Amino acid sequence: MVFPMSAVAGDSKVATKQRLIEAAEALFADEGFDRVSVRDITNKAAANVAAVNYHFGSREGLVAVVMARYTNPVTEERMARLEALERRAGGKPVAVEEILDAFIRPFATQVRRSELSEKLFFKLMGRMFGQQGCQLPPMVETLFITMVQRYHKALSKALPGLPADEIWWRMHLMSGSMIHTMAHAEIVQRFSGGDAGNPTMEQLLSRFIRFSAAGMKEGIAEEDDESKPKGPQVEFPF
Amino acid sequence: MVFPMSAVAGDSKVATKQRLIEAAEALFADEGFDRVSVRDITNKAAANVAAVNYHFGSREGLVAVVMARYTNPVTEERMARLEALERRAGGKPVAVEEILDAFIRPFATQVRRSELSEKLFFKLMGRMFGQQGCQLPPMVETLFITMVQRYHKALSKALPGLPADEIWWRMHLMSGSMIHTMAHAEIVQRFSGGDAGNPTMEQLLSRFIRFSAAGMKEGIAEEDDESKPKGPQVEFPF
DNA sequence: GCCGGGTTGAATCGTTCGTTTGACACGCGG
DNA sequence: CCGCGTGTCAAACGAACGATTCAACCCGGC
Repeated sequence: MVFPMSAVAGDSKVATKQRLIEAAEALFADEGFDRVSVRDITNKAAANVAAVNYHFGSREGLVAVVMARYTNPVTEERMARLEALERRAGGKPVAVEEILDAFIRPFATQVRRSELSEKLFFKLMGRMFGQQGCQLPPMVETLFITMVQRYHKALSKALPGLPADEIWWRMHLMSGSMIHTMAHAEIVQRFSGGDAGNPTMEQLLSRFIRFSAAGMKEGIAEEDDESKPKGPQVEFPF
Repeated sequence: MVFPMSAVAGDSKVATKQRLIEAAEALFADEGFDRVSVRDITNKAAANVAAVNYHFGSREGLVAVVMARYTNPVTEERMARLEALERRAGGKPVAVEEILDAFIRPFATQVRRSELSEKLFFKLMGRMFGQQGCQLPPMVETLFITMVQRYHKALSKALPGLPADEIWWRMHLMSGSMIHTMAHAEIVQRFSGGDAGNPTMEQLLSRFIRFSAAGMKEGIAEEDDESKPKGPQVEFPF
């Protein structure tokens, strides 16, 4: 209102469209996609109610933009990191820990490019996968599926002898760990009464990778031992 | 409309309250707690719009009832199973696999008492923890926390040397696997293109237990080996 | 037979939802 | 100076929301 749109050199007044996206991200993150109204968003963005429909066509359009904004970079970085690992390994299988690191680390790198706080970023990402029942926008979903299938192939190579379906389900279990941990980290504090400490991001990634890699490799003979008669064989003859 | 309320011996016309709960469960399960309106519920239950407020005070009241209906039995069965294991073990630590079995199996047993289909039951349970940000009704939450802390103690004993915070986070990772797997099992099919098969409930439980137990025991020396120099030590000096 | 508590029904409350409208302000090229 | 495209704004749209009202209903006990 004070400055005309392009009078100032750069953008002292951030474009309404941008402000809407950022307000929506923050609100979606800590309230959920369903609980936030268009008016909530425009109020936080100090914009008019009509702005959402003007810039994004509809509320759904804004949701799709918010979803694609960080998901696609994460998906692409995941693919790039996996390709780098495979190139470095030649034809040999990549270590499971490295695959999982390539899978989760993009979250840590992309969060630094976001205007959202770390906590909100993770909650947003977690909500996208956990809440909506994975009804991602088509453009996001197709890229995502490509990425997931490449990781399946890499893990199949890294875990010889494991049938394809077993790997799919272990990937699912692993994804669940990641999503839940990121999106609902605060409930650990609530349940533990503060005994869970305040791990740094790197410690969290490390914990996830160790936990999930062990789960992934379950039943795979290590290079140093043979069959493992461990656990209560009686009750779990898997 | 045809039969008066108690004219028939049993209950050929199920009470409205019951029908409302069951309709709400089904709708909440596959749409999410937020997306279902009171009118959706009363339509499915063939009841009047006012019925929800009459029987449950408000929409929130119905949500709380639905949440408590299966959560509390699951929580209590978890505690009972853990206590049985500990009684059987005397003072000795219980095997991790058995603890995890006690933790997840109540879902399988309680689902048989529900009128919901297996798939909907799991989605409902998953939504309760994953979607709402764990804003459980107080009565549900306090019991739940007690249960969780008993499992923490049991796992501490079963995994000697692991610090308390490490166990808390591994429990969190494990819970994430469980919740995500149960609530979004269909996305495995979508991502794998059908390569993930159609595992039975028992196969799913078994997969979860093996995966999570391996993750839980990560870094714990097995009875047969000593230090484990595995994985890419360079990049993951945990 | 009828009274009264428990339950249902249709109608409606005020509010909020996502979306649309039409007027208005602005900078730019003619 | 004018017309035009781009944004913004207050106002209002119809629909759907959760909740409430009040009359009607049913059945068991008096």
